Amino acid sequence: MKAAGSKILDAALKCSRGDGFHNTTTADIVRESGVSQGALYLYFATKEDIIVALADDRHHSEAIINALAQAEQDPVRGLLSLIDLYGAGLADTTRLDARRVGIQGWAEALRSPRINDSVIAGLSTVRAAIIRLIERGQHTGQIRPEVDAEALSRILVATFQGLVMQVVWGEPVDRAACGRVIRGLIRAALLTPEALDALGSRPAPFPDRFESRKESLP
Amino acid sequence: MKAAGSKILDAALKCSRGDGFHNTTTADIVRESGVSQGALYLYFATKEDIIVALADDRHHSEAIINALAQAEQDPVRGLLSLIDLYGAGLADTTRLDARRVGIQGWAEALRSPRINDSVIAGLSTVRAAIIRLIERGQHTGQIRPEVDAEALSRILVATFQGLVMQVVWGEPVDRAACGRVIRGLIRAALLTPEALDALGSRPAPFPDRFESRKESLP
DNA sequence: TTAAAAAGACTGACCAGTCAGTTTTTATAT
DNA sequence: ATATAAAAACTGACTGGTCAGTCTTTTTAA
Repeated sequence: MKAAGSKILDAALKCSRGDGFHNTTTADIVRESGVSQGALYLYFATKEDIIVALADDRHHSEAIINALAQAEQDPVRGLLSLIDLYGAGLADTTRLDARRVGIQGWAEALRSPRINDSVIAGLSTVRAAIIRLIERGQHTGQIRPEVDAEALSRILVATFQGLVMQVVWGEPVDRAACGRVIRGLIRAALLTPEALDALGSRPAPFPDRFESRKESLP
Repeated sequence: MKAAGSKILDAALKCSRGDGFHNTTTADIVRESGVSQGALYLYFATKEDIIVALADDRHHSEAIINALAQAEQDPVRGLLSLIDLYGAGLADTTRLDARRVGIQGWAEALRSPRINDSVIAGLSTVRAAIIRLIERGQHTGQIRPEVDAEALSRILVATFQGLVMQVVWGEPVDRAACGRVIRGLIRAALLTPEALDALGSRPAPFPDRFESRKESLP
């Protein structure tokens, strides 16, 4: 038996996925979850609270953080595998609903301070991990010292945010090609010549190593 | 005297900026616009039509396109000035409202095919211009031929989409630093050695040429 | 004089949240 | 074990307020 709280959130997610938070009624959630109208308010004080819980970005980013923590080896490989992680995430159609709702959360963050907080918190955690990688890379001499870690972390996160939107909008994003370009950008612009040599890919700025998973573009 | 149609849209923008489309009532729009409840429905058949008109991304991107069309000189300079354009746009607090509403439109595009169409149309127009620049640059030998123009256009647009969100969320984005990083990425990774020489910036991969406008970060 | 434009009071549908009552679970006593 | 009491969890019909959209009346323009 599933906990009622998460049954409600699952149902809310399923409903919001299609029509958005605001076109989803508590009646919809009741129907979808099997929980009664009254019970809804045993777990959440208001519908807004359900939205806040749904939009909480912290959980979404936890997966990335955890995976990154595992890969705490070579910082440069860590950065490159981050791109793989996100690339794989873009391909994972099973998480499409969560991503749709996540984007709605990004818009809701404009009006709800609570949602804003959770979005910023999720963002910051991921960025902190990226910054740590970059700075370690600079310490080991693999990443050029003049690179602004803070700015680069924002740019990387921003790029993935935008790509997620494009994918979810149904655009025919060629993930493999995008991954190749991003890797190319990082390698050519951020790595020191020594680090490039170590990767053994000096001559080809756009190595063909990103495609890995089977594709099924619409 | 202003046309009633745009008075309505202006008012709707002003109301939606704060609380979002869905927490804005027709009564709010009536109050803000000075147009009567009945007159609203002379210009828009439904409230949804007002939202669709507000969220129309095509207008937003027109400014960029026009500015780019002007700068139809050297493709590489065009690309770099595109970054300036967006950077300046990020700084322009007067367009903050429109940007807030634009982000809401990105979320609405998930449920409304009409909004999806207009968002994709705006995206495609900008991307087409970028792709044209890149391909011209490849033709003139300034941009490496192995660069995937389509993918790069998506990445550039995605980056700006993400940065716009971060700014509007109130994050302390250092635009100057971000501009420097993006320029650095483009120069180091995309340009041919000859083009780099022509720019006269071979030794410094991160030239300090982005800061231009007076800053006022929160 | 007439047609079009605008006004604004009105309404019916809808929906978040409530509450009085019911069932289930837990605790205690026999 | 079984009975009983008390508490907790749950139910679903109900409601009061809200709001998109309408409709009759009034104003303006031709």
